[in-house]
Amino acid sequence: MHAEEPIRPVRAKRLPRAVRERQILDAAVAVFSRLGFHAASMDEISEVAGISKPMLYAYLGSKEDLFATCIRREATLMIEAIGDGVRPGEAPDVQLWCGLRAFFGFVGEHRASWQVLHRQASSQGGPFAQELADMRGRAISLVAALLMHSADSQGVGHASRDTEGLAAALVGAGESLADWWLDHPEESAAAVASRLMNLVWMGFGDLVEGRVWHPPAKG
Amino acid sequence: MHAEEPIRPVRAKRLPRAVRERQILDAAVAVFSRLGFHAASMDEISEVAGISKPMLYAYLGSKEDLFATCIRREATLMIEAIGDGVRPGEAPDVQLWCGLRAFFGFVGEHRASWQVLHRQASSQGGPFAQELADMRGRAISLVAALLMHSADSQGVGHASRDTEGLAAALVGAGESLADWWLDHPEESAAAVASRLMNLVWMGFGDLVEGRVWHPPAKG
Amino acid sequence: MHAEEPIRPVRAKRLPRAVRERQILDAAVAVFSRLGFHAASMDEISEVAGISKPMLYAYLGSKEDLFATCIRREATLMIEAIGDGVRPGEAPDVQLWCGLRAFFGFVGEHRASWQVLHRQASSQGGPFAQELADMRGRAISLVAALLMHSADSQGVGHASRDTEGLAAALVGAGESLADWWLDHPEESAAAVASRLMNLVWMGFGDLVEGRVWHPPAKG
Amino acid sequence: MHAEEPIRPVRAKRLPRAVRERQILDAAVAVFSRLGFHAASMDEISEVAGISKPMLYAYLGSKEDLFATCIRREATLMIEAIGDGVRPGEAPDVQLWCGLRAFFGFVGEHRASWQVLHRQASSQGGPFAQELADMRGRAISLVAALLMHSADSQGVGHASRDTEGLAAALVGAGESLADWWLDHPEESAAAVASRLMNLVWMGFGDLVEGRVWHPPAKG
DNA sequence: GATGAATGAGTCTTCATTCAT
DNA sequence: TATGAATGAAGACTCATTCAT
Repeated sequence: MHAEEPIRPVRAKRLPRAVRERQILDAAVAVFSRLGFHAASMDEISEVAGISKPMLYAYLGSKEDLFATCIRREATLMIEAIGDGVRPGEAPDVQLWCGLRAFFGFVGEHRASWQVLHRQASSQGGPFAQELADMRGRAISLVAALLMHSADSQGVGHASRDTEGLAAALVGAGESLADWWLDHPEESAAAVASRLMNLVWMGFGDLVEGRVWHPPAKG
Repeated sequence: MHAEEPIRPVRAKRLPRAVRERQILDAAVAVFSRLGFHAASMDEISEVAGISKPMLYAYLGSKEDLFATCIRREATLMIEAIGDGVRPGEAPDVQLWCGLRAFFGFVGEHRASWQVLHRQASSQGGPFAQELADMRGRAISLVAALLMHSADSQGVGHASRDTEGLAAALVGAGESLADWWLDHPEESAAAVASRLMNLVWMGFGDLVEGRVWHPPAKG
Repeated sequence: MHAEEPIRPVRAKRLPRAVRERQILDAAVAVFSRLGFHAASMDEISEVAGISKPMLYAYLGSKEDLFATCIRREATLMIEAIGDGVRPGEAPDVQLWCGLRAFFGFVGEHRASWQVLHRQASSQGGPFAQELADMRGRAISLVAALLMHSADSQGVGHASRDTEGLAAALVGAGESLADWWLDHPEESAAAVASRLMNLVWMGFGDLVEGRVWHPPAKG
Repeated sequence: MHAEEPIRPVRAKRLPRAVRERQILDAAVAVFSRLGFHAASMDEISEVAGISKPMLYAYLGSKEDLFATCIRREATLMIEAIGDGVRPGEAPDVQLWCGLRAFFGFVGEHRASWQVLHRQASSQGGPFAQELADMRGRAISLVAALLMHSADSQGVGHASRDTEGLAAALVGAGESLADWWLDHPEESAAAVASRLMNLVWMGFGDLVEGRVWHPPAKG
């Protein structure tokens, strides 16, 4: 653990607290995103961060604290990125598209952040799981509001429940597409966003306008 | 869910191997789905299964082996359930709908199975993650084939890459909707499947027919 | 830790649970009495007991649990020893003497037990400290009752508060004398008990009969 | 208790060494008496003292050094207090009484000091334990000398050994009574001292004059 | 075949102690 | 002088895994 890789963070001694904290959080996000909460060890995190474990604990508390801090930081980053991308005054479809574009942009640029957030969102257990579920719920509600707004503006009244289901589907589609995109990164974030818009927005438009798909008569 | 009514672990001694194995796997799926891979302990699994740990190891090998076996069994069940629901000769949309209906039906009836498969599919690390990713990849390819087939039959040539992305989105949408549905179980599996069809198939149809959504001129 | 002392408890494998438990408790009492609660380490205890730490935890729970169990066992032993020595029907002085004799007898035969009980009774902190304090309190009350009974039988009415203070003094005298005796073990338990009786009982008799000591006029 | 009103750790920089040291020792005594040696942490002590840890170490050395210094200071204080109370020329009983009165007076006014001395005196381990034991031994010898002197002056020759045992008992009685008194502080120090005198001195007088208590003939 | 008993290895966490500024 | 920053070493506790009966 010593002589084996003297290359990494030069064990730069005596950094100011804020810098060290960022350093540690970066390392923690990297390790958590690679291994998940349980499999990640404080030993490895401290090693990657280039500090000793006592510092890790002094700065960021227990493993759970550290993880929560990571998640909060990454979530904030992502929310800000999306918030920055959205144009509040525009039509719902444009807003959604901007949001998606910003989302894919963020995912493309912060793989590790996205993975910590997404991988752990599923993995139940721990107090953060709930927090992440809540966050996801808020995203779904936001999208649902956009859909609703769009439908309303076309004079159609859907039950909100319906809309939430659709929003959940859309969010899931976005997540899944994001993962897929990371493995097939041929397109730009904007292109992927467009793709999802085409799949979903058009279908939603059809729905709103009453063009629906029907299962075959005899099921 | 089937994990919850095994042969009632009466500590019945000297059961035939196959029965014992099923008993153990049922217990393991229950525990894994409740706690996730890492947090689940062999102690708890053996206790829930009503056997001693040495037997657990004798029958199903290491924890990783056991988990892999669980996943394979549940995946097979799910694949079979979907395969049984699909009607090969039908039109692509009907096939897709049947598949979705079968999928939601399975999820509704086998919560634990679904959770082991889905929750852990993300949580990377371990060798099984790859297996699950592969499985998911196959599902995506299958859906992509359906989409392709449908497009072809309408005389349109899309790059397969495009179609795979859409398929990934669709699969993700299905997963997400499934999770959402488990928390809001007001509708039947068929209804949820219809919902997703409406969202996606119509949009796909538009796409195929050239009605596309365009981002606003100045991005 | 392996090759360094292959002599101790022959690592006798596969002992029945009850035996192991006693073995462990004996070791724990030895270590706790030598080092005190905090300085004792579970590592050392398990080593002295000739088992691995997991067994230690499996059998006796956490360090606090283990310590509590030790204390309870030793306290029970001591209480039983004293209870066996006392003759309920006799005169108060005889009862007290019997009790003291039994007490010193126990201390002489179970040095470690006595040290765990006494050393830790003072050392505050932990939940057991309270328990031990209570136990000591009961001993004091018991002695106070004897004194009271004796005084009553001589027709003298003292405030109970007074008597409790005397009893506390007597108990402390006993403890201190016990420690001193362990370092100067020339006499028998009975002789030491007699010594304490002589010091205390006679004085108490004087007190009861009104022969009191007065501080010099001008303090 | 003096530990509770130090120069109010205003983080006043550049204090003369002696003042700083007193400040630190006050804090250390407070913490040690509250938590015991092991549970006390240098972090907490330095915080209570209002200085940084490096200063703590610079001024008073290791934790053990610090503890030893605490004990020595408190012991010295107590010895001085008792020495000041005693009147060398007086009769043995008066001397003893003065000593006891001074002792209880000290305990009443310096709870923390007394607790560090007494609580830790038992908890063996560490080099200070020996020191404390020695100190206690000196107290016992002192008392023994007084008893002896008194006996001599009445023309009775007891083995010193005997007297030392009695002295040990007396000292223990004093300690125990002190603890009890701290929990039932209804009387003045002088009154408690009188109480102990009455219990012990009278008994000792009887002893000296040959009135002894005899165990019952049989058993 | 079945299990109570056993453990090596590892995890999180803290503490006394010391540089480098 | 005074301290924020840093760490080696250890301690409590758990888990996957395997004998010996």
